[in-house]
Amino acid sequence: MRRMTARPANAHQARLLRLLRDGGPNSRAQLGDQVDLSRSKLAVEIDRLLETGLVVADGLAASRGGRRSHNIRLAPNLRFLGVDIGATSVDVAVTNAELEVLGHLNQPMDVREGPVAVFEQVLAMAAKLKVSGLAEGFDGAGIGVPGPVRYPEGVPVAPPIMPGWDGFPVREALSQELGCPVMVDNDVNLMAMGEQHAGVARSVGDFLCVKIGTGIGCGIVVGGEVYRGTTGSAGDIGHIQVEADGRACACGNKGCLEAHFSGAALARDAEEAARTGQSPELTARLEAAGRLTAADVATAAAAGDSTALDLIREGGNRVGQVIAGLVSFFNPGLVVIGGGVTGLGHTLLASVRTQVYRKSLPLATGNLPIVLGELGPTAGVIGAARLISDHLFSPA
Amino acid sequence: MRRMTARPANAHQARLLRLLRDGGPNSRAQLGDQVDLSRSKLAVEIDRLLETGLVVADGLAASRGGRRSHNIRLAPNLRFLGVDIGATSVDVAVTNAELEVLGHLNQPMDVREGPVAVFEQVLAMAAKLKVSGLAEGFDGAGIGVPGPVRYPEGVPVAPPIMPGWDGFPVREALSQELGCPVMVDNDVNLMAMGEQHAGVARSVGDFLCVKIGTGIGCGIVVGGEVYRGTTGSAGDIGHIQVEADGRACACGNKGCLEAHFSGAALARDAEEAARTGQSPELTARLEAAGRLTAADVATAAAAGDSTALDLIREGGNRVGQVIAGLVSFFNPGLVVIGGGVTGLGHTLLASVRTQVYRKSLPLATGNLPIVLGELGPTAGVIGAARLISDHLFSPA
DNA sequence: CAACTTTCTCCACACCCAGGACAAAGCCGG
DNA sequence: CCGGCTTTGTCCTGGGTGTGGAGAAAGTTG
Repeated sequence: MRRMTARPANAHQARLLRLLRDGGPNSRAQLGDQVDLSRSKLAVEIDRLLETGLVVADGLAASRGGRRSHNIRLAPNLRFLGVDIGATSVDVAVTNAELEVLGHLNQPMDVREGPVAVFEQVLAMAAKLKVSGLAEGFDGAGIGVPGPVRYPEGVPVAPPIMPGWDGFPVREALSQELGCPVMVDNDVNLMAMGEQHAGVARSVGDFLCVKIGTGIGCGIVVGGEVYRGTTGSAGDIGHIQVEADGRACACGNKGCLEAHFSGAALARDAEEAARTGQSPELTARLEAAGRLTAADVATAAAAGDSTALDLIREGGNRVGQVIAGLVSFFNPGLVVIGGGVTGLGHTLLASVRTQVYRKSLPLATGNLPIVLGELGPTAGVIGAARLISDHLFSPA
Repeated sequence: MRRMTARPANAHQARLLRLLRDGGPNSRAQLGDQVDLSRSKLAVEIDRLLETGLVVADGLAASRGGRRSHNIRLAPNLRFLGVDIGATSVDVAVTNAELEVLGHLNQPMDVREGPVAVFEQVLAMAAKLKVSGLAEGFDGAGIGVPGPVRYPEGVPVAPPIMPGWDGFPVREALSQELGCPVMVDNDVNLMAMGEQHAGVARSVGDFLCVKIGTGIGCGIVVGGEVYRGTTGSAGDIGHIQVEADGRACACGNKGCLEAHFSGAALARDAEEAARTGQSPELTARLEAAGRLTAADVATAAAAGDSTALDLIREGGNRVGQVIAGLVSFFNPGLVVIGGGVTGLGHTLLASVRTQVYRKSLPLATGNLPIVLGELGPTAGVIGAARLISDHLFSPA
């Protein structure tokens, strides 16, 4: 079938499309309440949108005490593809225009295999979602990669954990393959956008989203918009020094946050503890599986293993220390913590909170919630869908 | 005489006023090149601005190969008052509409004397500038205070070093006294705006401006706009921890940046060094003056005193360590260092640079200039003038 | 079933603004 | 000094945009 070709012709139409995306189906009258346009003008713009096929009529709305209004919704056949490439796995999801996830696949995969192999996998997963009847084609795709991206062009730049991706034209290539518009961003930024759209960060203008996975990154949202920095590397907090003469890090420095706490560091510490016999729980798991991951630490902690709990607490203190500094500097309205280690849950959260509330000034922490992300692995793909929808729902 | 009452009626007029403010007198044709409006429309808007008296005709421009164009400039009698209240002194300046400083006064003064006493002083200084013939009245005033401000209302909130100012309606009160519009902001933000307007940060969209005076603060500029945070305390980096179990700070914590390096800390360290006889140079100065300031350390260092140099280097390392973290996080296009300690000059700058370039990732530091502010004490007052002019040169 | 409310459409009018025609002013080469 | 050429400024027309009112359509409430 033919996919979406139209784009909003002006800012009003773009505004309306975003309202429908974020608020779901809506009556014409309700839309009118939100946009501050005359009824005549509003009718004209909606009619034009109906003509383009981007929105469709959808029956009558409930009465608000008088004549019933006609409902309007985004075209139900619109489909976005959200791709979240992590260090060790890939998530691919299909959403409708309201960014509801209709289907979601996850597959282990090492980014270091390079863009070609990864793309093959992604395309196979997208095809699988297609044949399962969820989509007949894609109107746009968003994709997140675990490293800095030169944003407008959609090209990774000097990504530390993605050898072979440097300068690879991700946007261009994927757009070719899928035959639809594509936008590329850092995976952490997408997580932030996801939580902003459908998670804990709704209605917060300025917030930080700390993602602790294989590495550590931080999405920065200023005035509702993701801030990417001058060269696209903003939020790269994994290599902030937390210990004067600490552990050696892959980046060449010593004492980096990532070297002391992250999914990878936690796994190493756990294996170490298991080998030296500090924790029977972990030792047993190591013998069973041959190696340990952050998830093993989480289950051990849930079972009350004190070594595991200590590891988490110490890590939380480290991250909390850095976040405390960022809170003083950035004065956000919310801090979201997510990523693979969300399983560590409230033990982690508690020590982060302790550090932040103790080490930042009262004015900045006074009304500052520090919470876990509520979308888990879907945050990234929803954020990816939102990335491309923001792009498509803006005046051409 | 009657002061400016008119305000730009629309975004086009606001745009033109700002172009004239930032670019000085300009021909109609040159303005046309910059605004992308039809000649007819441009002529209409300029005529309206001429009617309001905000701009005036100013003779003929040089020919660009054809008919000579008419010059336009902002009304030469417009006057802004820039006020920069520091912890230990007050700066007051008058500027024209192009934000050129026409007169500048500086007076030692302790903010802790409270808003009433300080205002008396400020008004006296403003009156002095007035009678010297520089202004017949003020069309607007910007004022910076050394603490967090709830921005839209212009009210200090919980300022640590300004007891008695908490909740004082600075904007309202000063507006009453001066009879003109007033805007209030943090002094660090004003310094950033000053350097952006007339200093080293021209044409940089995202940058940080670290001000090291009695305390330490950081102005954050995102996309050309000052970022103030959720509660107006963004940039408050003085209490970021730099040493795990470091010096006790007035805020109640240990190891804060400000406790280890700032104008106040440096003076204490210098006095300590003088008393223990580590530096004959400093000892002599202490005996002569009874106490030491950062300026004494600067002159001692300039004279080659190794103790003074060590103090500066150590301080630079501390600040550099924090800035390195901020650079990783924020990925700015420029870092400006200013404030009272600018006198420490290149010794300080060198150690800051060393730390940042060593501890931040290459992608973020690759093309990152770290420079001293070039406006010195006028940065604050120019920033203050710009604050109010931004306000007045925006659509009503 | 009548009065009131809400929603939607239609239409007249004002305003905005681009772009062309044209006049004014200045440059340059002969 | 004169005639083309360029640049600048003004005037005018026509299309597009958006407001607000009138009134019809559709429902609700008592």
